[in-house]
Amino acid sequence: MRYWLIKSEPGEFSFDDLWAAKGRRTAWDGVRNYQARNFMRDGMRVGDLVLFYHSNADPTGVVGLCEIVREAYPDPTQFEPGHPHFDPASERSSPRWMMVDVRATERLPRVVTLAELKSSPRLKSMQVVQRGSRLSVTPVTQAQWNELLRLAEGGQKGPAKRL
DNA sequence: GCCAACGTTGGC
DNA sequence: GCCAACGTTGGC
Repeated sequence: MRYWLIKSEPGEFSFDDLWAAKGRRTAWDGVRNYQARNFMRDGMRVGDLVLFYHSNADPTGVVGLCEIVREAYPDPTQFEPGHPHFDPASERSSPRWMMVDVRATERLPRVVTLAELKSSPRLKSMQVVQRGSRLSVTPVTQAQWNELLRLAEGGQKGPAKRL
């Protein structure tokens, strides 16, 4: 089982939007970066757990938890002329862009902000925190996952309670 | 294959 | 709104 972080601008698609979606799930379409695609295609498996991060937000940070409910399959928006994510160079016989389905499982008791991630010795190594990092899909270690939940629950010492 | 130009991301 | 960082494109 692996852990991941996915980014979204709440003005485009927020955790609330996902929470309100049918089945609290959605297809994670629109990823147009090869490294992020490879993480989705080659790394993500059903049951993997995911942090949902708001970028370009106030506050910016991790707001909720999701799980992968469907593994990578072609993103149909790449074939739709006029769609913002249309890719004229992608062919149906060999789709360039993939997406997974995610389902929201928990809303965190509070937002764990980017500032907190940066100031936490155990979280400042997270890929999303690195200077210049623009990847919208990044792996998270189990230690980072555990620490983030512990912070979200109020920062008490001790093992994270089961969310 | 190099690299300048360009577009995008995203924190601030 | 600014701009640093990064990825992609395309001329050569």
